[in-house]
Amino acid sequence: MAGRKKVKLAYIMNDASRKTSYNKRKNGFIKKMHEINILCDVPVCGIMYSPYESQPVVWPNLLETQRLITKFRSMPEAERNKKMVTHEMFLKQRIEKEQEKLNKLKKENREKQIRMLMNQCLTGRPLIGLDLNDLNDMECMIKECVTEIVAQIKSRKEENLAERNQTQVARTQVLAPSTDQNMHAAMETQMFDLNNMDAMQTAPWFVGDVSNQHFGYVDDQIPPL
Amino acid sequence: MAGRKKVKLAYIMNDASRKTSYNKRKNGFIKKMHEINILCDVPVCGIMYSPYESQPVVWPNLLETQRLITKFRSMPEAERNKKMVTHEMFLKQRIEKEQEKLNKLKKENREKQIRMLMNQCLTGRPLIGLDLNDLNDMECMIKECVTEIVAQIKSRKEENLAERNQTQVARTQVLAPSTDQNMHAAMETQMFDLNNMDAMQTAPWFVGDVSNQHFGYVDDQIPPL
DNA sequence: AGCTATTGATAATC
DNA sequence: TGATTATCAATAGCT
Repeated sequence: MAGRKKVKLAYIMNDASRKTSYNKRKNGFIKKMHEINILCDVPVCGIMYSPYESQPVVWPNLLETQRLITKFRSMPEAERNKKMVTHEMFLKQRIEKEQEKLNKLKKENREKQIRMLMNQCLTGRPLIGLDLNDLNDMECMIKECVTEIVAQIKSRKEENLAERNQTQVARTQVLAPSTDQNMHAAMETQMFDLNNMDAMQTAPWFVGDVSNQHFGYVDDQIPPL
Repeated sequence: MAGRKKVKLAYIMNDASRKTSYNKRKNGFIKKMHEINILCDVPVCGIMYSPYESQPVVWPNLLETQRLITKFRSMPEAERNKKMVTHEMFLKQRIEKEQEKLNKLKKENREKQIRMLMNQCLTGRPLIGLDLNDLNDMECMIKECVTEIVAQIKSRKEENLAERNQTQVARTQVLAPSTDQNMHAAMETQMFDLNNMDAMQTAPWFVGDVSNQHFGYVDDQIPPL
């Protein structure tokens, strides 16, 4: 009945929620320390000073905590600062990671957009009114597809050469690949006679009743990448 | 393709796995500290000394860590020990929790067993060969069911009294409740004429072709609980 | 305090 | 080392 929402990493304004959250997370935190300690046999300690408890949380106990901090302080300063994980470093890394994630998502989004646009074109939308950026990206994507196909063909041709005995390769007929799935499936299928690579350049990428609009590059020379 | 297994809380023997686990958990651990700090505005610090790193992990930084431990040491001893969370306390609580969980599961298991047995009885298994414990638990469970039913009837009868105008209550016919679902559904349905509670005690709990075996208590006086 | 739907963490694997 | 994914684990919002 009651799930959970995605929580933003920010100070929880509601007092009750904040306290509840603290208590739950305190337990989770201690459990994590315990697990690292047991699973990896690594000495760990932690301290928390909450306004919700009259006493601080010291884990696993004061002695161990003091032992660890003393051990740390007794190191030469140069050693200490070499690989030490500080708040600042952590934040930096975190921002970097989020940035990367965002970029990846953006890229994926853009790719989907272009895919959609391409499909529209394949089903009759004229290229005339399109945005220049979109056209550029579409060109880029198509080039990539073609490169992939060429590579595929090359590798399969080599395979074929290896087993010359069966020169007779079935010619697969290509039907209107009007959806992403079809496009993809078609690309992964043996679309062409492997012994006649040139055929590819005039292959029927699209067969349908929208022949008034042909699809970029298909009839042109494939640019070398 | 690759999921994860449930991991036992014990020293990881495999060196590579242990190191990997440590590195992942270190990051998770630090993230947790950061979250508690931000979400609840509670000062936190932590130290880890792993054999996998030349330097220890001190979070958020040495100064804050020292500040917290100093603050702690400056408290009167009595205060310190009052509510301090130590390793031992944590373990004790943990064991308690696991114990409770286990008991709950055991109880649920037992209940399912008895339910199954009861269904077997309802479909013809003679009571003669049954284990005494099973019989006892079955009796207990049936009593509980009956109590619930009585309570239901009572509350509905009161409801009915409230709206006396419609004294005409439909009489629902009960068909063989041979499965858990049926049993349950039947119990939640108006099985009896609410104005004739006594009818319940001779109600046809089971109607079928296994009438050579009637089901405990059904025809007997319901014991008061 | 106990429950459940979700999010989050992470063991395995590549 | 880093990415991926199937699972397990933590926990936010309710009651």
